[in-house]
Amino acid sequence: MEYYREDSAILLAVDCIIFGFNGESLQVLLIKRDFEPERNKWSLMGGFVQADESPELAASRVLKKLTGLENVYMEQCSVFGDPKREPNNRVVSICYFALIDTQKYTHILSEEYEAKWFPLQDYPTLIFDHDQMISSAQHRLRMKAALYPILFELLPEKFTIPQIAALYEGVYNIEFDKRNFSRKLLASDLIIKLDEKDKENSKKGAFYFKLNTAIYKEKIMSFLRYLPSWFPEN
Amino acid sequence: MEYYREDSAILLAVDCIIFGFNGESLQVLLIKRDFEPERNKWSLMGGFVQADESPELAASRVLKKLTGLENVYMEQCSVFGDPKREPNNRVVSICYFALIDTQKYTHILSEEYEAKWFPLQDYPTLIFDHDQMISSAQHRLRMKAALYPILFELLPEKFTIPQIAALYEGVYNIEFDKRNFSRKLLASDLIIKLDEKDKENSKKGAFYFKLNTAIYKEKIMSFLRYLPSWFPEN
DNA sequence: AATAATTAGTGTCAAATTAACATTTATTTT
DNA sequence: AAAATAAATGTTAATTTGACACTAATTATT
Repeated sequence: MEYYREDSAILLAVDCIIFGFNGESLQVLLIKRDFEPERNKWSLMGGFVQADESPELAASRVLKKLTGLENVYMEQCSVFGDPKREPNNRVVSICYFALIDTQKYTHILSEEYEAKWFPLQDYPTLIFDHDQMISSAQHRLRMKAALYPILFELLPEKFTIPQIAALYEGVYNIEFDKRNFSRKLLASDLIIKLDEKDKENSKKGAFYFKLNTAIYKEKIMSFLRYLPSWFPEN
Repeated sequence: MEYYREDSAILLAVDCIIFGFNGESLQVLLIKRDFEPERNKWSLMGGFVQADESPELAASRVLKKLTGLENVYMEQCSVFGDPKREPNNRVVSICYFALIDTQKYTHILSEEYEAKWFPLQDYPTLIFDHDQMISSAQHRLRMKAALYPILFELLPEKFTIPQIAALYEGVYNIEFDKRNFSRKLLASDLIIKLDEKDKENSKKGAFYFKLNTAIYKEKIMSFLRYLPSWFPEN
């Protein structure tokens, strides 16, 4: 059958860009490879797509293998498929980004892998095109977060306004006026004030909030207003 | 080598969602398959990724084969890889959407394929998961166009304001106040007024504009304001 | 015990932007 | 010459933004 000729001996893989937020800065989870090629170098967590599984499933499997976590927010981002991207084989990799709250999950990091959180501003050189993968995922995250309130996926159940502000500042690498930010955020009705205060991070203490899930699910384009309109991307 | 075992006999394909705008409505270019399986049914134009080419290149090749066009705006969108998405083989397909001006290119449609523009509101049932591919590409187009002025890629060199308005209305499937739209558009400095008028579509005639390419390249997030903030997506 | 230091949270206001609506203009058809 | 049509410009009140100042709650310092 001419149409289905076996002209592409291509291996299909997935790589996970795992973003985390520790209350202060945006992080990315990397592993130290314990196999060849490129043994002992830092890389993204990845794996091959099996014959009977979808790429989504493969990505979830890989994520679970590393972190033990399931039902994590994951989203497909770009595919890297340059014929020369890996030296020995033709591997096309589909990237997924995942959003998780680092604080909650530090303890169940797999012992099978040497894994470590690195600040997104300062992580080691990675193998192959994994640096590009992170850049591309970050770009995608920025785009998505400008339209949808997905960054709340990075926060714990209870969070403070200064934390959200730090998160947005980390994602977009800008600073903005906390007073105006807080006003807009509250006006959105996306968050609900709790009685409790977080006394860890400041003398005065900041009130905890929780997500208003009903509004969270309906909010979309209108959320774009959380970014200043002069936001200087490139 | 354990790591690179041949566990995935997966074929890798690309499919192109080719969006066009004829001055009135948003269209998508489909072909009638002349090969099995699913001969004579409508589908997206696609093809397999060759051993020595990147997915991007494969998509460009496929697009050129159908339309004769090169240097078209193309963007990767989602990957479809369900193990059962094609009945006979395990094919994972990377989708690309392309933006072209239908009017300019109707005449060089390949004679090798039976290809036809269909309104995005009303196209025939497609093979496999190609309907989902279109939906997903449309979603992506909306998201991208809310942040970046890419829709100008669908317009000819010279275009009128009523045309741009129709284009945005088509993409988001809403109507908005042309007076306010036009004011915002002009305020953006994205378009430059020409002396000439388009007399085809109205008695009075509408002035032609051309793109201000310098501003086009720098405009990004700020363009988000071209959508009403109450925009009701889902 | 008083005071300084720190960060959270609320308040003010002028300027810019939006949304809703009205009018004028250029041209063709009747 | 008048009517019809669609483009283009104008008006205005309400809302939102951006820039800034102040108050509040608590801990550390003297």
